[in-house]
Amino acid sequence: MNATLAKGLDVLEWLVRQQRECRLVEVAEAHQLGRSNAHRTLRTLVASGWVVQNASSSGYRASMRLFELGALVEGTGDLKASLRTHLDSLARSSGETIHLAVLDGAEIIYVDKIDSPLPVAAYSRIGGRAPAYCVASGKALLAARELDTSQLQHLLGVLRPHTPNTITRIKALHEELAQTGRRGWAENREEWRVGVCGLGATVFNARGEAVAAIGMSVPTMRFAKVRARALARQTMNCALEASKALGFGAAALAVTQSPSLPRTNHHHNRRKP
Amino acid sequence: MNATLAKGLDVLEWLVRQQRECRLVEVAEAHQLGRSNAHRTLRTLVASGWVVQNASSSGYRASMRLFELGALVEGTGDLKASLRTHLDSLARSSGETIHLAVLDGAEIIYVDKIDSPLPVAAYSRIGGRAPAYCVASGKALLAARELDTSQLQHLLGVLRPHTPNTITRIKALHEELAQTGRRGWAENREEWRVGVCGLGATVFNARGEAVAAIGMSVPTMRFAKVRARALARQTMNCALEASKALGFGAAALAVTQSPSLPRTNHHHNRRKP
DNA sequence: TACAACGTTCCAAATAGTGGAATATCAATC
DNA sequence: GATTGATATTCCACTATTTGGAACGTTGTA
Repeated sequence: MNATLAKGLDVLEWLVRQQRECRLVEVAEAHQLGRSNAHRTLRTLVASGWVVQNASSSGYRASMRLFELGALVEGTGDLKASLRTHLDSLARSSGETIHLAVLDGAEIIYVDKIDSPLPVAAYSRIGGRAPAYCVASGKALLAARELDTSQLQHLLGVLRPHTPNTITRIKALHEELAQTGRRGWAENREEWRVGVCGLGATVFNARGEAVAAIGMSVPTMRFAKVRARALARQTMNCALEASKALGFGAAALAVTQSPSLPRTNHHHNRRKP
Repeated sequence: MNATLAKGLDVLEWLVRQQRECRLVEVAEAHQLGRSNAHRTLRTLVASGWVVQNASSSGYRASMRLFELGALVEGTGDLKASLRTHLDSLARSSGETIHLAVLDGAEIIYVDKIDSPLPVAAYSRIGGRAPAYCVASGKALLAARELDTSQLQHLLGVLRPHTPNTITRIKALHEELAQTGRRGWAENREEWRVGVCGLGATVFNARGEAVAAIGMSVPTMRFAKVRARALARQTMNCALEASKALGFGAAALAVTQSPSLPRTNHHHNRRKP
């Protein structure tokens, strides 16, 4: 493996996460590098445009290139733009916090977010991550992949508990995902953060691929049975509308009588609309 | 300079811009690398989590890490979240396309966007770039830096014309920026794209730093003098409100009698509120 | 002015990267 | 199901590149 490259990438990531200008020595110490080594690495990052050096202070910080390229990553830029209006209307009709999330391995990443005007217990960030098996949007995305127990096990590894409610047995998770698939929406009852419940539904593109999930975070206080049911319906409808906007075929939607989700395997198995 | 690192970063960027899964040979050819060299580079990128390899097709594509880190870059994530509501209300009251932009060297990058429901001539993307001297949000950000003619010249280089209206003389640009500073908003009259005009105003944070600009894109058709004036006022007010939301001091805003913008030099010269 | 801390440049020693060839894997075709 | 062609991956001797110490510049401080 290419040590120089790996080291440079580490420095780059570290620099981004610092979220501030860093001096050469800091970088050198944080990565156990000699000063001249750190210097050369940073010079290369600057020359390639990934890092900028402040001319006056000679400190280094990550450039906007990360953001520029981040916006290009599949399932991010265009997706957001096309779904924003749908998220907006869901946010307005529900009054709760709405997320757009995509699956990245065993975790979801929040791609977009609309904060609730009401007080919320948990704080999430665009670009932030959460374990897929603990949150509603993650469950919706997992359900769409229709994995069997052993595939789930392989993908997720050990199901670490994050609250007393976290599902920790693969078997139980598998059943929950099956249910999620059947009814068309996913639920999270304080399985990730105490005091926060969630609802989620999958968004499909024109080729029937599960490209994202729409999630709603609701403080347990406001998650009474009747309201939860109504919010779930709203979330599911929103995802359906969003899927249509992406060209997900009317033919497939006509099967609304059977509420099961379209079958998809990550980005590669499709469903004919 | 560190050739291995530079090469790896090039491959990574190339891979992101492809926006699709790429085979090993493609990468090798595109970068004039031997297959084994390309292979090692890709393996390193995969091992560090910047690239994922599709297990079945063995093709490579950029991972979500770019997006994750992109959202962390200063002046991106938090900024967006805090200003979104302001952009929303401006979008609603004006009916036009609204941007949030930051300065990156001689260019601006669109950090956020709300599309107009009305037909627009130009299409822009979150993460997309435009020359700062050609667009209103860019002018607003440049004006806030209060550079003199030679500093401008040094920062921007030659002012290439993109339409018949593009400002190509540094002197003229300098005057326009001075005017922008005086009146508190910037204007673009088909200087970047024919048929598209724009308005922009700077957003300041609690430390008085010019962190972003709010821009509005308006088709020339709808940019009649009277309306343009009203939209400019709306844009400027929105930027002012947004600045307040970021903690920009009430004391500084009290100077509204003199409409000149606060003095700032990029991220490092401040103005006391 | 002198001092201390940091940033940058230089160079010989040593390590880590390179490319060709061998091998493995895969898909299509006969 | 064997054969072919194409691509992916592994291996290894050679060599170019990285490395770290030391010297030099620069900046800020007592």
